[in-house]
Amino acid sequence: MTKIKNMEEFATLSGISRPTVSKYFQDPDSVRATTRARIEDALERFDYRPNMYAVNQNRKLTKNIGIVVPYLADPFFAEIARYLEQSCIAAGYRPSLFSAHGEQKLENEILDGLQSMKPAGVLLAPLGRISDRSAIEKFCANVPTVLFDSNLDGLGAAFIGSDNHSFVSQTVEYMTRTGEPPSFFEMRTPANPNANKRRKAYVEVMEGLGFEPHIIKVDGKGWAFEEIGHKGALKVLEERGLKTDSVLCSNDRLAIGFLAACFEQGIRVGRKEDCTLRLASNDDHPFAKFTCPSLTTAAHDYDNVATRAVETLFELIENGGKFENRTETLFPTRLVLRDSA
Amino acid sequence: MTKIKNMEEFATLSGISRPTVSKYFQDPDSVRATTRARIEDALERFDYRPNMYAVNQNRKLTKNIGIVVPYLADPFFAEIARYLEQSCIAAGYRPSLFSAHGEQKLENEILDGLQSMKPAGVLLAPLGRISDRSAIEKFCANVPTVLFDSNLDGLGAAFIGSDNHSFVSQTVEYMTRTGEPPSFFEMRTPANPNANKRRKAYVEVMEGLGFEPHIIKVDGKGWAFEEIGHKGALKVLEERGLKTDSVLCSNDRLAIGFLAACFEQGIRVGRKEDCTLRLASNDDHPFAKFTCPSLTTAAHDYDNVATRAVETLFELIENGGKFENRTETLFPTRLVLRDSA
DNA sequence: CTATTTTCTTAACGCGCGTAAAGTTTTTAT
DNA sequence: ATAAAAACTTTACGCGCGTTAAGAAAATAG
Repeated sequence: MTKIKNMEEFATLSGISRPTVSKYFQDPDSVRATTRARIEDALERFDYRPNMYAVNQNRKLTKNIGIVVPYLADPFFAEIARYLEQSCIAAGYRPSLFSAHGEQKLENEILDGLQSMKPAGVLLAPLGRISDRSAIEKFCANVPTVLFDSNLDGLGAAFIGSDNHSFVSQTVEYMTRTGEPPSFFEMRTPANPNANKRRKAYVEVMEGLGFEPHIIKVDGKGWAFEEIGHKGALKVLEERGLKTDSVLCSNDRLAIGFLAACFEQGIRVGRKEDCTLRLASNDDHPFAKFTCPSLTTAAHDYDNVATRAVETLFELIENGGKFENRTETLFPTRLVLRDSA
Repeated sequence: MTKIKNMEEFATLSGISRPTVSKYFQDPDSVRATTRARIEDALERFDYRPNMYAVNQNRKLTKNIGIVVPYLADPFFAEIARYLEQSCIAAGYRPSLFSAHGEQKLENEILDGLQSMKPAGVLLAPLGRISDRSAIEKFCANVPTVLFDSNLDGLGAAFIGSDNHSFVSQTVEYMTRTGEPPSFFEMRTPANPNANKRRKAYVEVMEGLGFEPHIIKVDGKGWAFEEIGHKGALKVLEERGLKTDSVLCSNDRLAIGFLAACFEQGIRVGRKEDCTLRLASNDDHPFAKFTCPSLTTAAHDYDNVATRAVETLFELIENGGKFENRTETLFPTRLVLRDSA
């Protein structure tokens, strides 16, 4: 196989003029079938691909899409990122994945770097409370951005996420229906805005059912939720701070820590006769199926959230990067009954 | 803040000529301090950044570095990717993270796309057994590549990883010293070459200690290790196929599934009096601390592996993309004693 | 203060491709 | 078959920056 320098050379070898070859690479269907065949034939013989830097230099809109998540070591984000990536690729875009690793500084740097990439659009799951709001606002002014997972009021052209009320109402109602109404277990200063919405939803649902809400806040910050849940639960269990025999964790990763604490303390969790505690949670984390006991939780509609986020971004791009009104789309969640409650 | 079109305009505004400004952006220390100050002053006033596409068009070597992992939903890879990313950034490079999501097709597509990015170098943790060897070989011929985590014989300019023998010898010796020698629990057809090396190491160590190795192979393929470990363990426990009271899992994710199965079957795992099974594993997965019971395992030296991999890649880049000899660097591992064994 | 070195400016070319205009060929419609 | 439409070729310019060569200015040495 000869090495091809540039499109000119490849065009000559394929017997087609360069402008037509250029057209082909932008949209293979934009050239006649016979022409396409000749180019693709040459492609097999010569292994040429356009220089992406030269290509993107002149284009107003690159085919790049940025995907930014707050914490990739959380398999939930890795999972949803996969969905997003694949949807972008299927639509002919080139996704680039970034993780802020829980740090504001990194989130800002990522957005900064993203700008010089001139992406067609960005799918952003912000850090939340610790995000630099003004930095994100600035970014969104320059780049078509759709927020997902964590909503920041007014930022981005649209938001797609899961309905936190749906999460909580399902778990609370289920626990109430089958036993005692749950206490709510969460971090004192949650990093994620969803946590606040879940707490509010919990209070609403409990009051709607005629029960008094009972919230347990544990110390700890950052993204080591399991550790925080573990330590917090140990403390609560030690101090006998549990006023109910059922607990709803704000999210699965806290619950994983909670379950570990229960196990260490010899507290049996579940709805069997010999159990003294029931624990449910929200998210349906990829590992929730393998906790001990397996975790009853409410599941994100990964598929719909991802699909809709990407669709929305494409609409936004086709619409020139602006929407008339900022929309917020919330998908209902699905109760997953397992052994912990 | 005025919007700046290009370097020419920015140069004029900063009062410095364009070639000098160009020099500054390639290496700020290559211009006189007073000049640097004037440029940086202008940078604060005007918010300009070079067009990365125009910049990279002419450069032989971009400042891009590709990081490719086989499965990002495994927090182990997310974690090591973070180390790698940060080391690259610290060295002034721009890392791009990709996950093959367990699929050969995707791995090939990633390498394909990476080529048109003309990266200075690539850090590649290949899928392993299901990698397309010839595709990777081709890629490595064109792009300076350092393999990490999973070794593919002869591919890439160097390999950096953890010493599988060190993993297994530590866990086996510990278990033997404090109880019965363990059986080895693994997938029948492991995706990862490390699995094979761990099995071999297990056999060697057991024979060296004068014990008969006992390997339990369970069905299942793909990257859903927890699920495979869970199902496999259930089957083994049902059939009473366990000939020892101690088991060493090939990796932590299998062990997580195994522990879940034990829990469901009411089998107490650990080294306490009332336990009937001891379970250890390898990797020190981020969640190993929160399993029930917490998992005794051998830990990768994340930090050293990541640091050395990046260092090696930089040497490779500075060396023009070729090494005289392909080196394989294996870091010893560290036994982490927890409750499961 | 002059000689030398360093750093800068000016001018100009090239990278690989997008894109537009004008003319030519092929396809489709009638 | 002929006219109209579609697709192509040729030519040429521009994108934003890297890079080089020649000359001017500034810093350093003695």
